Amino acid sequence: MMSERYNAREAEPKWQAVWESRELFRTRNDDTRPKYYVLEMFPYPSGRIHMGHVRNYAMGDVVARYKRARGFNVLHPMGWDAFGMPAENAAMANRTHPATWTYANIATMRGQLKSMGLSLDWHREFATCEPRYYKHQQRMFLDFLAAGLVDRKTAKVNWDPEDQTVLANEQVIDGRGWRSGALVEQRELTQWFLRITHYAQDLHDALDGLDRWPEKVRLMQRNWIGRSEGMLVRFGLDPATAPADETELTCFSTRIDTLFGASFMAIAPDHPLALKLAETDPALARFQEDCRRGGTSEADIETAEKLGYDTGVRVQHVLDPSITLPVFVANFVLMGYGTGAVFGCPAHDQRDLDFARKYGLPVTLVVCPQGQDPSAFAIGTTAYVGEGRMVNSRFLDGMSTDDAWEDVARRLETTSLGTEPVGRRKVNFRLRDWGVSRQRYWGCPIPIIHCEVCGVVPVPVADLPVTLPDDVTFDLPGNPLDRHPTWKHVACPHCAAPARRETDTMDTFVASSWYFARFTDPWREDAPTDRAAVDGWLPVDQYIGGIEHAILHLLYSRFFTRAMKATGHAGLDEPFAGLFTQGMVVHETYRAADGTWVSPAEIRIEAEGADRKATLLSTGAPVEIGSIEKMSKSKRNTVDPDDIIGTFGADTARWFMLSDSPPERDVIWTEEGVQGASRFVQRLWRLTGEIGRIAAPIGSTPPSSETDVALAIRKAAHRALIRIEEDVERLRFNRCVAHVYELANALSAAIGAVTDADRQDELGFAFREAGDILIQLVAPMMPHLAEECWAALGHADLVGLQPWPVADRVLVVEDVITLPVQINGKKRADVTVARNAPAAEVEAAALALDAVQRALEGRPVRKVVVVPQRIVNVVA
RNA sequence: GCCCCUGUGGCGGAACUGGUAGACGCGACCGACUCAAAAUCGGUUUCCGCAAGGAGUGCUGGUUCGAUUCCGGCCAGGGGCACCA
Repeated sequence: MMSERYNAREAEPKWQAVWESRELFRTRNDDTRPKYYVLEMFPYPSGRIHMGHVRNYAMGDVVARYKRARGFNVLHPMGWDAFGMPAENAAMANRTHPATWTYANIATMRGQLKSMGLSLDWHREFATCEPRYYKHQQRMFLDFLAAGLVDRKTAKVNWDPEDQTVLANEQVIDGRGWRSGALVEQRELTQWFLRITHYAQDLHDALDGLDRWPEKVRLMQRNWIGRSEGMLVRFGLDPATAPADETELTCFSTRIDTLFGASFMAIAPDHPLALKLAETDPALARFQEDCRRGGTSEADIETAEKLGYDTGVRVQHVLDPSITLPVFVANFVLMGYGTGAVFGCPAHDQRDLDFARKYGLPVTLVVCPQGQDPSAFAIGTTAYVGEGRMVNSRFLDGMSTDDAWEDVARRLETTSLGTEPVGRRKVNFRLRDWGVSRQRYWGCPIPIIHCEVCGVVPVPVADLPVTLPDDVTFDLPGNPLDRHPTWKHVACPHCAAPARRETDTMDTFVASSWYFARFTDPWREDAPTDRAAVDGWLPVDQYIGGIEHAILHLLYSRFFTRAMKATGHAGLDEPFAGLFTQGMVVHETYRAADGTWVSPAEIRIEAEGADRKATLLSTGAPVEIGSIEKMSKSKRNTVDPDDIIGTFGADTARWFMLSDSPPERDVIWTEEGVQGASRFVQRLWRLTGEIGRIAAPIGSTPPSSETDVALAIRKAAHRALIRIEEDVERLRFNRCVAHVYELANALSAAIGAVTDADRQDELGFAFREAGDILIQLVAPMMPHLAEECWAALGHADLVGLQPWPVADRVLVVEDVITLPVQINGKKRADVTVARNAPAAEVEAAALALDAVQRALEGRPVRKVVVVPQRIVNVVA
C-alpha cells in the first residue's frame, strides 16, 4: 500500500540503483536507431557542484530522457575539465599535489551528480588530466604542426614578475596579477600559437549557418572575429626627408574614399620605421619608451590621451604626389592590427580628429552628409563618420561614398609604385592567433624537444604521451617543470645529442576544445577519435552551458573541429548544431551589522511581504537584506545542492530549477520556491494514489460510450502532452512545468467532482490514460518520483523504459468553440458556434447577441471582421 | 563611444505567425478541517469603483477593424566590445 508521504531520501537512491543495474543509460555506438547527442558543458572539478551545475544538468537531462523516450539512441556523457590553475594554487596553499586535489574533487562531485539522478552514460567518463586523454591531444598538436596550423613566434604577453608566469588577459586586474598583486609587465616571449586566424573567414561566414545558436552568441563571435574590408595602400616616402633605403610606407584603410581628407600619417611606436628612426633620434626613442610604459589595461587605454611625435619624415599622397603629409609616431596606432600604420583623416574619424586638434593639423571635410550644405557644415569636436556626397575631392566630387570608394580602389589598383600596384584589396580580421603556451605544471605538456643542433623537434608519436612528472614542488614561484632536476633533459630524437623538453604546457582551453569528440569513443587508444564514431555522433545536437563561454570556448572548439578535419581526425566543421545558453542562479545577499556577508543558512526570515525582515539565527541580530546577485562564495549567498537534495530530494531541486524563469534568463533561488516545488512533489504523489484507486486496469479496452467528464479528462491529458512536446523541443522548460500543473489541476478537479457511482465503470479508462500520461510527462523532469508513481499506478516495468505516449491530435479539437466578440477592438461578449461555422453564420450569431446590440447603442454596423476560430470584431 | 538585449500584477513569468492580456507558480487575504498549530482542501487576488462601468503591458507618436506583438522617437535596466584604422 502507498504511504502518505513520498520519501525522496529512500526512493531516489533506490531508483538510481535500479537504473544503474539495468544499464538504462549505457549508450552503444552500434545502435541503429537515429542518434541524438545532448551535452552539457563539462565541469571544472573545483570541489563541489553548485546550483548553476544543477540547473545546467537538469535541463540537459530533460532533453536526454525525452529524446530517449522518443526512440533516439541518445548520447549523454559526462567528464571533467581537470587541468588548470586552481589545482596548482591549491597545491601551493595546502601542500598537496594538484592531482590529489583534482581527483578528490572529482570523486566528490561525481557522487553529487549521481545523487541528482542524471541519465548519464558514466562508462564514457574521463578527465582531461589523464594521460589516456592528453596523449591524443599531444598527437593532434603534432598533426596540426605538420599541417601548418601551429606557429612558434614571439609575442607580447602579460608577465607576472612575482609568480614568474604568463597571465591570461582575464587574470590581470587593474594592471596587477590577480594572485600576487604585482604590477604586470609586458614581455616578449616565444610562444606556441594555434593558427585560428587561418580559419577567420570561414569561422565568420559559417556563423550564418548556425541557425540553432542564440543570435547573441553569433553576434559576439562575429564582432570578436572582426572582419573588415579595406585596402593596403603603399605611400611613397618623400626622398628629401626619408632615411636611407626606406622608400615606402604601407597602411591599411577601410575608408579610402576619404583619401583627399588625409592630413597626416600615423605609425605605431614599435613600427619598423619608427624603430629605425629612433636609432638616430633620442627624443623619439624617449617617446617610444613613454608609450610602452603606458598601462596596457583597458582602463588605461580608454583614458589615454592621444600622443604623437612628428618624425620629420613626409609621404607623398597616393592620389597626388605633389602633396606630402607628415609622418607621426602615435600612441593610438597598434602594431598588431593591419600594418601598424594609418593615414589620418580628421574630419571623418574621431581619433584622427582628436589628434589633429591637439597637433594643429588641417581638418578637411570630404564627405558631406545628405541634405547638408557643404559650405555651412563644419566639423567641430565630433567627426562625421557616416555616408554622404564627396566634396573637396577633385574628381570624386559629387559621388556617393560607395562610388568614390570603388573609384579610388580601381585607380590605386592600376597605379604603380615601383613594379607593384599602389593599392591592393584586403580583408582584415581582429581575431588573433591563439597563444596556448602556459608556464605552468598542471596542464598538457607540449610534445616538443629543443635541440641545439636540430632546432625544434616534435616528439615522435610512438613516444607519446609526454607525461607530467609526479615529483614536483610548489614551494617556489615559477614553473615546476622548468626547475625539475631531470624531466626536461632528454636526447634529441633526431641526432641523439643532449636536448631539452619544452616545459610550457597547453592552455586548458585546448582540452575543452575536443572533449565532445572524444566522448564518441573514449576507449580508443591508438587515435584521438574513431572516425566512424565521431562522424556518426557529431555534431552535438544540443549543447547547453553558460553564456560566459560565448566567445572563448565556443570559438576555440569551432576552430579545433576544423583543424581536426584538416588532419583527418573528424569529418565536419561545426561541432555544435544546437546551442543553448542558460541563465545564472542568483540569490539575495545578506549583511550583518558589521558589514560582513552572511549565508542564507545562517539567517531567518522574520516577516514576509512588504516589511520583509531577516535576523541572524545565532544571536537574533537584525540582518540587512541586500540585492539579488549571482551565487558566489565571496558574497556567501550560495545554497549547497547537497543540502537541498538531502532535505527535499533531487527531484524537488530539479523541478524548481526548471520552473518559473525562462531557462535563458537568471533564476532567483528562493526558499519559498523550493517549498513550492516540494509541495508539488507530495501533491503529485497523493494525486497518483487517488488516480490509482479510480483507474481501470492496465490494458483495459475503452468503454463503448464516454461521458463528458471522461472526455474532458482525456482531452486535458493530450493537450498537455502536445504542448510539452513542443516546449521540450524548444527548451522552454518553465512552460512544460506550467502544463504539468494544469493537467494535475484538471485531474484533481475531476476527482473532486466525481461521485462514487461514477467511478470504475465510467471514468476508469479515462483516468488510466490521463494518469499514465501525467506520469510520463513528469518523468524527464522528476525521474525518481515518476518511477515511484508509475509503480504505484500498477506498472511492472520502468517509466524510464517507456516509449513516449502518442498524442491524439484529433481528440483535442473541439467541435463547438467560444469566440470573443469585440466592438471597435474592445471585448464585449462571447459567441459560441460550431468550429467549422461559415463566417456569415458566425457574424449573424455575434450580431444577434443581446450584449452586442446593447454595446452598439443603436449605431450602424459598418463592418464585421471574422477571423475563423479566433475572434469577431464589429466596427461601428 | 559603438553594438546588442530586456522592460507585462506585490513577485517569477504566460500570451502561437497582429486576434479574449495576466496561463502556471510564489506571496497575500478569506474560509473549511483541528482544542490548537502544521499539513491539506475550497475561494479571492492588475488597478480605480459599492456597482454599472472605466483604465491598463516603461513613456510617446504612428500603421491597423484590432498592437504586449509591427514601425518612429524617448526613458530606464542589463550585457558585449573597446584607440581594430
